[in-house]
Amino acid sequence: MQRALSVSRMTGNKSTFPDWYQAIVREADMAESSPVRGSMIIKPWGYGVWERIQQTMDRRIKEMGVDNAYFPLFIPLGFFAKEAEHVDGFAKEMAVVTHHRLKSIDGKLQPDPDAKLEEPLIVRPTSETIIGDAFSRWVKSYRDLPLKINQWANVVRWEMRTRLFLRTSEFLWQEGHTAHATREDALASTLLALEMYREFSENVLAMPVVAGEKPENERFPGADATYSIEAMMQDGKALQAGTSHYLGTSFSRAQNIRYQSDSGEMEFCHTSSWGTSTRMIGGVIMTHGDDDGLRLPPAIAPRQIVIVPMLRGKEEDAQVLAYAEALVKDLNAQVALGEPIRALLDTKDQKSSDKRWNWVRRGAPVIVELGPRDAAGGQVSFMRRDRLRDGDKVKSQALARDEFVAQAPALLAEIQQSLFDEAKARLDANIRSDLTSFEQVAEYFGQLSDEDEETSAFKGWVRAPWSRPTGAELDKVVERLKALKLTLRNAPSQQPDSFGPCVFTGDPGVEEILIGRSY
RNA sequence: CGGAGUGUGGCUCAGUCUGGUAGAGCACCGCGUUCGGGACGCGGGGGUCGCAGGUUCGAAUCCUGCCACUCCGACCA
Repeated sequence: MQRALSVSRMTGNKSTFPDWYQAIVREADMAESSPVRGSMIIKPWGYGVWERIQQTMDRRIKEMGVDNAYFPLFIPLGFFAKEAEHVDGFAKEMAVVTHHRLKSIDGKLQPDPDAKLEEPLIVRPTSETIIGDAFSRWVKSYRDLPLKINQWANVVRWEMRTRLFLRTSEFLWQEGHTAHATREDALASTLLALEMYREFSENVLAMPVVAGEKPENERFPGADATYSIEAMMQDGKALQAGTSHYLGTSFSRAQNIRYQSDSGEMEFCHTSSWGTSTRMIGGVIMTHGDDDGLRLPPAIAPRQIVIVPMLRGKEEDAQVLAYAEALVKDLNAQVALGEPIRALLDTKDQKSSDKRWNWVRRGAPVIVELGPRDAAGGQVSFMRRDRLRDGDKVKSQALARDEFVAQAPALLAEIQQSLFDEAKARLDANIRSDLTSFEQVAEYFGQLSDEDEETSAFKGWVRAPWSRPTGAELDKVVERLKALKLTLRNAPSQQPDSFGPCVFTGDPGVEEILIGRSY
């Protein structure tokens, strides 16, 4: 079968899936690596996806009563020292600014020794500390609460190993920060953000996830509780696609975020923070991509319907173009998935067959090909990117022009749904929940033959009861899993009423937890 | 930062063992033939072979050092 990508995701040796991923990022025109180690250049098509994510999520954030603001990129070093666990968690991956001027010394441009900063500045890895500092000044009275702020920003974490979108030194994200009078209120806010992420991920990204609470060892540095949404990639690994933290009063104590209650007492605020990043784009690629390239859910596709006119340098070209222009105009006047349709007439001076395949690789949800015959017959030939092929052949279908225009919103909604359904079926089919002991779990994941390993054996996740051990006992569990390259993902929010014994300790189970390999 | 591997036009790679001064396919440009469709022919542009030293009459090729990237590990959104 002819493929659009040079690399197939499911055949060959174990390095195939990463190779396939990189091929998509490149061939779908999403991003490329930059001269700066670990940092990427997000190209227009990839950034267009990010803009769609921003716009649709920002609306949801505002619906939660959260306002946008902007805080500095640089954070004084001293701010981190205030919260011990927090600084420990990030110390090893901080970019530090120590000078404010360059000087040519011996013909070499270097930091001017006379321009050393009194106190080094950290390029934010996350903004709890500097936002908390502002909160401490903004909150005086219980009447100021709850305080709910979000910012869209870039952050820097000096990671050892980077992969485009999934883990880069600099990445784009949103971070929400809230302060509340009570634990209940802050926890409710934490869970509201988590639910927003779940709904966004499933309805906008068409990426099914499991929302739940992270075990103690996976908590955000300094948090009382961390929640996540976990998505299953096509190689069976888990991708943490969003996190929400209940920070208790540890950050407000460290930063003196206090309010006077209605009874006149000074009380510490309970705070929360939550974030999602450009990593979600990596998740979309690994959830929906196929051997022909990317498949974008219509809700985040920068262009939902792309029209490729079949031009051959003949007189009839003018008619085809006029026909296509009128079609784009009518499509863009329609509303799909709650917004005006984003249709594009691709007039680039390029062979139409090349244009078609470029849009296939980029994942445009609907690709329309219009030739003289369509123009003359008043019809529209198109292909759905979610169901591109019938066997090895590309599946093209035709509709009367007006019918196509009228059905376009429903078509896009259907593609959105079908991508979700496909991914949801895969997720559901690949969570084993019938294993009752660690030995069984180990056997399921661990005894992969060399052959399995080489064909990227798809194992998915295991969902099993556990006793929620803490401290040293939890560390032991984590170690045993680590030997199998496994991690605890989260304890899903939806839990049954009763539990079998813990697969790790044999003690009575108190909840079910997801186990799997992860990114 | 530990282990393994790879750096040759935009992309995928051959050439490296056995030194003689750079190739293929795709992409790009031109002309022509095709064309409901990832076509073909002819012609063409583009590379100081990751960087810096060394050996040699001569280095993509041998030696030394460095850098970057990929995969595995540790760390993480």
